[in-house]
Amino acid sequence: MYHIAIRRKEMVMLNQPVTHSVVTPTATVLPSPAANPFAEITGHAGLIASEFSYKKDEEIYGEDEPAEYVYQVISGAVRSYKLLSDGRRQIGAFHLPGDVFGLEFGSSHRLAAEAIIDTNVRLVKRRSLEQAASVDVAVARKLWTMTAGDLRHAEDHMLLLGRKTAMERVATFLLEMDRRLAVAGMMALPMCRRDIGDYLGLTLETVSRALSQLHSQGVLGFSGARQIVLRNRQRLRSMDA
Amino acid sequence: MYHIAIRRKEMVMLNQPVTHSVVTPTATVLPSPAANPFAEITGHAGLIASEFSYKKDEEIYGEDEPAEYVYQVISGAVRSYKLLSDGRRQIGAFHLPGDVFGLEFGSSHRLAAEAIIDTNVRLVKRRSLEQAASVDVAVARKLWTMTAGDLRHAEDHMLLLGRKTAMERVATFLLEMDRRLAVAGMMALPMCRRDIGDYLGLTLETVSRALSQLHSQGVLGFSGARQIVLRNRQRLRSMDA
DNA sequence: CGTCGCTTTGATCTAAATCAAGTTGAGTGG
DNA sequence: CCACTCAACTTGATTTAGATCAAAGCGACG
Repeated sequence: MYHIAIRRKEMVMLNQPVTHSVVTPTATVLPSPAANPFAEITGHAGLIASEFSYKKDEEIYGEDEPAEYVYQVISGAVRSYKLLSDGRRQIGAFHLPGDVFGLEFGSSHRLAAEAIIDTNVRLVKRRSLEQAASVDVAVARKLWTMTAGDLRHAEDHMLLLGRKTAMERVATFLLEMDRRLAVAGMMALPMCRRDIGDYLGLTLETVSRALSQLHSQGVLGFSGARQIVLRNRQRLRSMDA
Repeated sequence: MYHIAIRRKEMVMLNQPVTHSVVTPTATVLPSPAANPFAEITGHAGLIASEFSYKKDEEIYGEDEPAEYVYQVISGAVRSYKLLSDGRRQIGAFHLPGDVFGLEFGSSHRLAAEAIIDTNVRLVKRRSLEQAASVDVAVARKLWTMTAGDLRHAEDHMLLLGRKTAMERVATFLLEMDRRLAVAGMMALPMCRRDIGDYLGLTLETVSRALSQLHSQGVLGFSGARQIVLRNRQRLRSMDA
């Protein structure tokens, strides 16, 4: 899987033409170019960006695999995670359209990444970014910015994982997703209950029970298990600890 | 407390002379200058570094407080943490001699910091670091390196907090402390059981029970509750998940 | 319109939390 | 130098939040 993915990626890199075509249900398009860190960097340093597609559940890179590329989600969704030897999984982050992921300071990826649904990404060679950063302080600063953003998220998530109750975790998750992917007050979650559980350090059953409880309290509404509308954000904020 | 600390710090900044004198029990001195990121930066960019002392349990800065300085532990130990409104605490990291802490990309501290024991720190103005980074790519790169190091730690810690058992967490903690502060095969922990629990997402009782169990299994030895010698690192590694 | 993966819901179990005493030992003052 | 004190630590008893085990629903897709 890993080798196949890499090989295909390099083919795309060699002969520039690009593959993306699929538009998935939950796929939203990139935000405005102003908010696009890749555009900022490529514009500044003239880097070559390619595009690539991954099917649902396809591996993008593995943990400890050499970090050859940096990615940006164009459409779809990605999970970054670590595994223990017996299969226990901790998802560190979900990457949604516009998000950059796979940026490493060192030479290898610290977490694995998989497409949650069919996903299109833009990618640039890590080496070329490093090169650009070594001559252009603005690029170097941008790389630092992105790593610092990831760190801030991880710090917040440590508090959640170490000290929040199940209901608080789910409330935090809903507010995060509402902020990041709600359109017209509704969010279309790309991930299943197991993914949510592995992100929140819970089981899928506990996630489901918390959502059911919030539903019965009128805090949220469903149209299908993954289409959620928040009916009382203030109430949810008071629950997120 | 905050205002007093800041005021005292600024006095030191104005009239260069320095205060450090206390040498605490567990205090070890800085590693070799080569491994000293502050020296690397100050040497490169001619920044002014001052020194300062904090008593046991003294606040160094609060969560969301403006990030005016970046710190390096000279001797002693520091805890960085977040609190929930009801007092639940998650310690994100322990900072030991040589470690840099309090480096933020944004304008404020994301976690609070307190001295665990009497502690001496070196500090530089954040603004002057930023300034140096804007003209010198090597400094910019160093700042990125340090943030990336913090991120790596946080990613590992999310896995621990979300998915490891109590015994696995304690085993991981012991191996981390062994690596970072063991001298002659023995470690002198600066922090109490509650701090360890708040770092590992456990209660102090659970930490104590895990340590007792490891003791009774001969995996570690005590000379006083905070002086620990690992007698079977391999066994511990097999327990850390 | 049937099937299979995802989700919900229920019953039971358990790891860790909480509650509750003791014990220890480092630091203090006599 | 010793003894006293108090915070830190250990250990035991009990509770509980969330995990695990188990069965139905449901709904999207072929």
